[in-house]
Amino acid sequence: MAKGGGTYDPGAIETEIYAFWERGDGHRSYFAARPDSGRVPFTIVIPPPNVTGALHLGHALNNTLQDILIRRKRMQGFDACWLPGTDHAGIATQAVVEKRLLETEKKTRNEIGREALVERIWKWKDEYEARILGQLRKMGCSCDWERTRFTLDETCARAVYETFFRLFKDGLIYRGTRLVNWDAALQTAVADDELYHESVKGHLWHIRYPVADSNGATEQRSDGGAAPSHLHPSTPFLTIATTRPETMLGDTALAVHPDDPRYQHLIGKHVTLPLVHRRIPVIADPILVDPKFGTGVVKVTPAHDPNDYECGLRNNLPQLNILTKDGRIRDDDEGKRLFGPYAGMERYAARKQIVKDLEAASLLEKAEPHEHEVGHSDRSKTPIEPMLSEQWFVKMAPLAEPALEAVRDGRVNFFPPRYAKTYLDWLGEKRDWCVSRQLWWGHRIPVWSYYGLAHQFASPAAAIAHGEVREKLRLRLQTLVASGAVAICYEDEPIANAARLDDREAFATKKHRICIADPGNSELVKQLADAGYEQDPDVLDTWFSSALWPFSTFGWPEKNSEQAEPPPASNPEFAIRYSQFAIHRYYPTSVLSTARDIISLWVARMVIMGLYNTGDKPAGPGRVPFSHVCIHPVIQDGNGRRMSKSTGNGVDPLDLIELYGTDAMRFTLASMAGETQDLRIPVSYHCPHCDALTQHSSVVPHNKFPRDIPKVKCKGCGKEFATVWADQPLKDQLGVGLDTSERFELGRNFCNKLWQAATGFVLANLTEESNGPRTLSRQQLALEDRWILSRLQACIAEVDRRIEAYQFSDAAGAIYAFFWGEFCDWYVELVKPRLAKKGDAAPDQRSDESRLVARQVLAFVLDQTLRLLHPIAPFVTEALWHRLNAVAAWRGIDELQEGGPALIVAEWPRVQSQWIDADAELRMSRLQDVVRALRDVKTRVNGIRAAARETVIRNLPQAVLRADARLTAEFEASRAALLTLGNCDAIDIGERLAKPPEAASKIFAGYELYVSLSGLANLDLERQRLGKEIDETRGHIERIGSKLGNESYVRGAPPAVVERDRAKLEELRSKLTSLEENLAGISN
RNA sequence: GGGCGCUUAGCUCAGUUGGUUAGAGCGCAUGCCUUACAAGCAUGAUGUCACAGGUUCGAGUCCUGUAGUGCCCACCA
Repeated sequence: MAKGGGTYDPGAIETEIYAFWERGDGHRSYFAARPDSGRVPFTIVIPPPNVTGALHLGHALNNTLQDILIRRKRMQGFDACWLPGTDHAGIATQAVVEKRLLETEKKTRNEIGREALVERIWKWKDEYEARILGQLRKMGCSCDWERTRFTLDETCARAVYETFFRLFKDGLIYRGTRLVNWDAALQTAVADDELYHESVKGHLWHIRYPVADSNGATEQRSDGGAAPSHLHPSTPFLTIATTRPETMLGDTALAVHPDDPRYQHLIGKHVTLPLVHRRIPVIADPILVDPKFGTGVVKVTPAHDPNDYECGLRNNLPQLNILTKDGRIRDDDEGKRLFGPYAGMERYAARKQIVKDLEAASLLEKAEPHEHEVGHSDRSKTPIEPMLSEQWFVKMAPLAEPALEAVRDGRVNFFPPRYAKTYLDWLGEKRDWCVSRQLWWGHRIPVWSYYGLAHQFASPAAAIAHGEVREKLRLRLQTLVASGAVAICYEDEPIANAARLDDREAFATKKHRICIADPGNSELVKQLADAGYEQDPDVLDTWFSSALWPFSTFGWPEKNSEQAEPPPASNPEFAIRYSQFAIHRYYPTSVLSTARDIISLWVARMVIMGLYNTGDKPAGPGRVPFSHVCIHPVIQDGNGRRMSKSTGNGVDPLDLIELYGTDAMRFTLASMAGETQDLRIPVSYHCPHCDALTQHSSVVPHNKFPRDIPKVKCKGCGKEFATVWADQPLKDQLGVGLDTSERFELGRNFCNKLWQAATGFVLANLTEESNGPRTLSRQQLALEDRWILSRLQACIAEVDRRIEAYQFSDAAGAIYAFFWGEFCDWYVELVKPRLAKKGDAAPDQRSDESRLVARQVLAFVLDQTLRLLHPIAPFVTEALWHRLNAVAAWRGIDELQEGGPALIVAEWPRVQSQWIDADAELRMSRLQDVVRALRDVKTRVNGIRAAARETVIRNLPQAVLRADARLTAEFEASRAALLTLGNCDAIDIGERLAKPPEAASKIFAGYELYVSLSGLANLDLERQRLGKEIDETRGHIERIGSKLGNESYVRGAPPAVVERDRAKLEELRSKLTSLEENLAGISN
C-alpha cells in the first residue's frame, strides 16, 4: 500500500450504512421491533426532546448511551424496541413562536387568536421535529421509526385525557388557589423555569405601622422592661422593611416570632395599616419570621408573596389581591373601597405615590438603597408579580406513597444508586402538583363548567328552549356517568355519581364541572356548549403528558393493550394496531436514561403515573414504568457551565459529526461518560473564513437575555460569522462557524486506527488464497495466538460487566486498550513474520501452517472486536463487517460461525473460557519486558549518538539474555520475536552467559538483559541511569524492609500481603546486587 | 439556606472491598516516512492525590473539619 494512503473517511460510508439498516432484511428495517418474534423484549423510550429547537451535545450523549444499550441487547437476541419521539414542551415552544411572531410580524398572540397561534406552533413543531429526528438519524440511533410519537399527537392525547379523567373521577384532581408568576405585560402566568433573575437597584423602605389597640397610651411590655427605641412612647408603632411598598395595600397581618421577647405583648393586638387605615392583627409565626433579621417584624401579604401565602394558610389570614391582570391597583368596587386614592394606579406609580404619602405622614422611617434579585419574565423581560390565581392540582399524597415504595423495595433502581435519594427526598414532600397552565399550546383541560343561571335570554321562548336543551343533556349525562365516560363535580363536592343528577333543581342552579374522558367526542362537546357550558381555557402542564410517555406511546389505554394473545392473522388491520400498540409486550420498559435534573420533574412522575394507570383495573396497583434508571453526566462547556441552548453554549452534534464522524463523536462521548464527574468539553468555533479557532462562549453572560449569540467575531481574521443557532438569513450572510473540540480527536483517531488495521492489515492479509478456515486446537496455536485470544476473553468480560452497570467509559476504554494496545501494538507486530509469503525474505519455518493459523486468528479477533465495538461505533464496524465477510465468510477458532449479512443483528460475543490462558499471558508479559528493554537501550543509544552528531542506528548488533533453564527455553522459542520487535540483530540466550563488556543492563525477576555499548555510545548516560535506578531500588527496599520490620504489620496484615512483600524484598535485593555489579563493571 | 457531587500529571479524567513503586488520553521531550496507520510508531520525563486533623500495622481510598468548585431544590422580608 502506498505511503500515507489516506485516512478513514466516515462521511463516505455513514449515509449508505444507515440506509442499509433501514432497508433491513428486505422485509423490515433492522431497527423495527419484532413483536411477533417470540424474543424477550427490551424496551427503551427516548426522553422526548423539546421541539423548541435542535438537539445539542447533551442529547447526543444521552441518545448515544441509549443506542449503545439497545444495539447490544439487539445483538444479544432480545426484541429491541427503542421508541423515538418529541415533546411539545408547552410554554417553551409557545414562547419561541410568540417571540418570532412579534419579531417578524409585530403581532401578539392575542391579535392573531388562539387557533391561529396554535396552527403556527404546529408548523414550528413540524419543522423542528424533522430536524431533531434527522439529527438522531445522523447520530446513528437505531430507533423504531414506525413508532415515532409526539406528546401532543392523537395517541398520546388519548392517554392524557384518560388519565385526567381517572384522576378527576377518583377525586385526585381539585381546584385550588396558588401564587403564580404573573407577567403583567403579556397578561399570563409563566412557569418557574421561564423566569430569570436580574439584579435590580431599589430601596429597602422602612415603614411604621401604628399600634391600634393602645388607646394612644404607651404599651407596656408584659415583662415590664423598657420599650424598644423604635416604639415611640406616645404613638407606638412597629417598623417593617420592604422592597415593594405598594404591596402593603394587600397586607392582612404583621408577623413576629412567637419567642421574640420584644413583641410578646403585641401578639394578638392590632395595628393600623398606614394610609388606608385598615386594622390588621399582629400574629406570631415561627416559620416566616427570623427574629434576628431586620426589626423582627414582617408584613404579611398572602396574595403577593409565596412565603406570606404559606403563612396566611397557617394562620387563616384573608388573601387580598391588590392587582389587576395588567398590573394596576384594583379599581373594582372592593378595590376602590380598600385602596382609596391608589385604586387604578399603575403599580410603579402607586409605589411612588405611597412612598411619598408615607413620608408626608412621617411613617417612613428610612429608605436604604438596596440591590436585590427580581424575577423577570423571560418572554416580556418585565418584572413578574406573584399573584393568586385558581389552578388545577393533582393530590400527591395518595399517589406518591406507592412510588416511594417502588424505589425503596428495589422495583426501580437508580444507576449510580445515589440518585435514589434525590427521588425519595422530593417525592417525600408530597407537594400537590399544579397541572394547569395559562397557555394555548398543550392538551386543553377536558373540563366544562356551568356557572348556574347566568344566562340572559332574549325571550321566554329562548329560555324554555334552553331548559329543554339542558334537560336533554341531564338525561344523557346520567347515562354517560353510569357508563364511565363522564365524571361530574358539584362545587365543593368532588364527585357526584349518576344518582345526583336526579336532582333537577340542583343541576339547574348549582355550579358544576364536567370532565369527559374523550374530548374528541365533538357531538357531546357541542351539546355542552349549547347547554351553556364553557371549556376550561387552560392547558395541562407539559410534564403531565411526559409522565405518561412510557405507556401513552404504546397506545394505552387501547383495548388490546391488556391482551397477551396475538391477534388473529385473519384481521390485518387489527394486527397492525396490535403491533403498533403492543403495550402488553413493551411495557414496562427496561431502562430509562436521562440527566439528573429531571429526576423529580419527570422520573418520579412517570413512576407515579405508571403505577396509577397500568394496573389491571383503573387506578389499581400498576407496574413501574422501568426497572433501571441510568443517570448520565451533564455536559459542561470549558468554563464548567451546563451546556444548553438557552445559555448559548450549546453545540450541534452535526458539527462534530461533520468534522470527526459519527462514530468518533459517539466513541468519545462514551469514553467520557463516567459515573462521578460531569464532562467538561471546551469548545471552539471553527471560522468559516480563515479556519482559525475562536473560544466558545467564553463571554456569554449567564443571566442576560436574550441569551442567543448568533454572531461571533473571529479571533483570527476578525470577520464575523454566524453560529449554528442563528437564523438562516444570518447564516447565509455571514457563513456558519462550526463547533469543534479537540476532545473528539480521541474517537476519530481510534476509528481511524480500527479502519487502518482492519483494511490495511487484517483484510489485506485475508484476500489471497481461498482455503477456508478449519477448527483449530490449542496445540496449533503460537504463543501470541493464545495470548491474544486470552486477552480477548478478558475484554469481552469487561465490556459486558461495564455496560451492564452503565459504566460506559470503562467499556469504551476496555475496547480501546485491547484493540490498540494489545492487538495492534503487539499481536499484529508479532504475527507479521508469519504472514510473509513464500519467496519473501526470511519466511517463517512453519510457514504454511503458521500463516493460515495467524490469518484465522486475525479474522476472528477482528470479528469479535467489530461485534464488541458495534454498539458504540456502529458505522465503521458495520462497514468493516461487510468487507470481512467478503474475504472470510466463516470465522472462529474451535468452532466456526458464518458472519451473517448485518453486524447490527449479529450475535453478541460470549466469553469462551477455554481460551483464558494465564500461562500465555505470563510468558507474553516476559517477552514484552525484554522487547521494551531492548527498545529502551536502542533509544538511549540513539539519543547519545544524535547528541554527538553521529548517525543513529537502526538495530542493536548484539544482546545477551541471561536466564535460568526454564526461561531460557521459553525465550529461545520466541527468539525471532525478540529480534524483530526488539530491533536487534543477534541475541544470545542462556543460563551462564558472560556479561559483555561496557554493557547497558536491565534486571528483571529471573532474567537479565545486557547490550554491549562498545563502539555504539559512551557509557556516561548508562552510568547515570543505573545510579538512579540503584537509588530508587534502595529506597524501595528500605520502605518494604521497615514495613516488614514492623511487628504489628506482620501480625496484623493478611498473610498473603506479608508474603508478597517478603518475596518482593527478596527480589529487590537480588536486583540491587546485580545493578551494583553492573555499575561497577562499567565504571573506570 | 438544604441536598448531592467534585478537587489526583500542564489539560480532561480513571483509580474496585484500605495492601506492590498512583494510571489513561491529549499535551511535552527525543528519535523514526520500520512494507496497516504521521489522525502513526518507539522511548522518556512529569504528582505535597485541595488543606488540616483523626482511625489503622498501612490512607488517593475510611471519619471529622476547612477552603475552593459545580449541579439540583428552596429562596430571605
